[in-house]
Amino acid sequence: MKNYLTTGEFAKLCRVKKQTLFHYDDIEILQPEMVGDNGYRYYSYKQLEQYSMISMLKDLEMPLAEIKEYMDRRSPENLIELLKAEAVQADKKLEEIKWIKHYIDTKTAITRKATAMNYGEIFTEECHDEFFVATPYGGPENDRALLTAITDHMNYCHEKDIYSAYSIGGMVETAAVKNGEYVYSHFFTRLDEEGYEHNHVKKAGNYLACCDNEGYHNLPEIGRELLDLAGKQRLETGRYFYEDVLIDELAGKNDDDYVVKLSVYVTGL
Amino acid sequence: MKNYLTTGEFAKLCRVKKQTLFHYDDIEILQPEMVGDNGYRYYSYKQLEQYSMISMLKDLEMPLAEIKEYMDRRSPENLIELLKAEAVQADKKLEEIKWIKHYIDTKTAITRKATAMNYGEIFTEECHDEFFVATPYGGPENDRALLTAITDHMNYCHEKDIYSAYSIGGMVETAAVKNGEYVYSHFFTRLDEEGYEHNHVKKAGNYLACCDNEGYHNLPEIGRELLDLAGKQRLETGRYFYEDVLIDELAGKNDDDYVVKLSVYVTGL
DNA sequence: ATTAAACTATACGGTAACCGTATAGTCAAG
DNA sequence: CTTGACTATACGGTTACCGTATAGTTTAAT
Repeated sequence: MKNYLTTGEFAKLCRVKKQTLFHYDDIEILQPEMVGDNGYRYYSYKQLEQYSMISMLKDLEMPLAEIKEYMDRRSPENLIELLKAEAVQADKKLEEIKWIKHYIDTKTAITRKATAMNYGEIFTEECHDEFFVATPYGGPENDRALLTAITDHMNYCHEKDIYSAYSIGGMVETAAVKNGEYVYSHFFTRLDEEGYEHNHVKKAGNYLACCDNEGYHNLPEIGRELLDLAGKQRLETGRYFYEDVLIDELAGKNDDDYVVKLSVYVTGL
Repeated sequence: MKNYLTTGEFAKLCRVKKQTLFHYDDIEILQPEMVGDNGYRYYSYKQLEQYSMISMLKDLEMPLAEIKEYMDRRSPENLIELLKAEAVQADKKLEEIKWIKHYIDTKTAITRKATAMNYGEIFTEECHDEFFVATPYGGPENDRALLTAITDHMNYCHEKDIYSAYSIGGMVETAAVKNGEYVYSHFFTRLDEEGYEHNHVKKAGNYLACCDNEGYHNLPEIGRELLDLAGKQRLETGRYFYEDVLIDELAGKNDDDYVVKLSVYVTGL
């Protein structure tokens, strides 16, 4: 027996708890090569390979029952087949994590920017082209209809595998703001990169913008203020106002932390 | 209440089971914005952001209890701090998956190659430089001592964060093989790429090799056969024989599937 | 107006993959 | 031959849910 490892020794080699090995023995996915008369388990160091494989498959979300299935019918051919399938899983997972990483970076940038704002103060900013998936809204101005439109938009994006780190936004026609009717003409999802799916481009250039941290009720007023200023400065405005939520329930429980930005394209500066 | 989603609707939006939302309500990490007199839960579509965040943090292995901790004290500042920590986690995970991907690819290649072999047949192969972390072995030829040496080697690699898709291998001095003493002089781990950590280079060139699928007991004999052939063909041999396990318990339960390769550098072809 | 389908709720038990602890037996060193 | 470090089994607990049963509610159709 001198050429085997005890459970504790093998556990140390695997960097795992003894309990886990007991468990794997119980469910028969990784059993000691030998069991002594005293009931002691004896593992070969070669079994580390098996443990590593199990650990790897677990990382790729394979349930132990399925791992056992493979272990029961393992062969070079089946190994190759298994690895082929797992390579696909690994790629999927890789994309997932890359997306999370991107989400984190973008969200951090948005939040950083939003906290550095002076709320209620109008400012101009130069923007690059931004690509939107926008769904038009022409329905009635009641809560239910708006909600349905927004969830439809979300489901549409989900179906097309369109994800964004930006919150869903709204567009209001400049003409409507002018008339004191702050009603949404579109809802949009901002794409992180130029893709094929966009159907609206928020064009590059100067924007007149203002952030508010008191929810939505000030927006019609802010919209008019932006128009006023544009008028005074003899600036032409774009067709739409863009409403963006910069900070929402993710970053604050109280409404004070809620930050919304309203912006409109201007030219003639 | 027309402006809220029921549990089922919200669950559909999140692409998750209602049960999960019940659970999140119970443990207070994601609670509906409103609860009706009938006990019905009403969620805002904005809460999808919260759900996405939770799902993301879960993917990065954060326990729900910890997620709740954040949710209880969320603020723009804390969000930035959290995201900073999670970016590190995401990078770690990314490296992990990349490694798994690499392991899968390498293992597949090794297994493919091994199954295409004619066992017992001597062949030559041209190799590139290969970089080893080798630990010398000069101890007694008993099981326990060998085992200790191998596990020491493994632990050494683990400590230095050296991982390889190749199984641990052994080196035997050519002089020893000549004398009929098949004793290990080193154990080695093959690095996947040239790194800083290697202390032995298996040099590029032609190797005389033979694969066997009957375990280890034929290896001394095979070693001599390789030397014989080299002698007949007036080839000079390198200092070490390299013993590689190509197929082990990972790919087969019965010893028939166990494939070991023995190779030695030759020059003068 | 009523009824059936489709939803909602709570409650309780079960699952996977362990972890911790208690109790008892085993082994190796001094 | 004892002591300390190990081993074993057993059993309960944990996390993050899932399934199902039972009961109440809403909605759409007759």
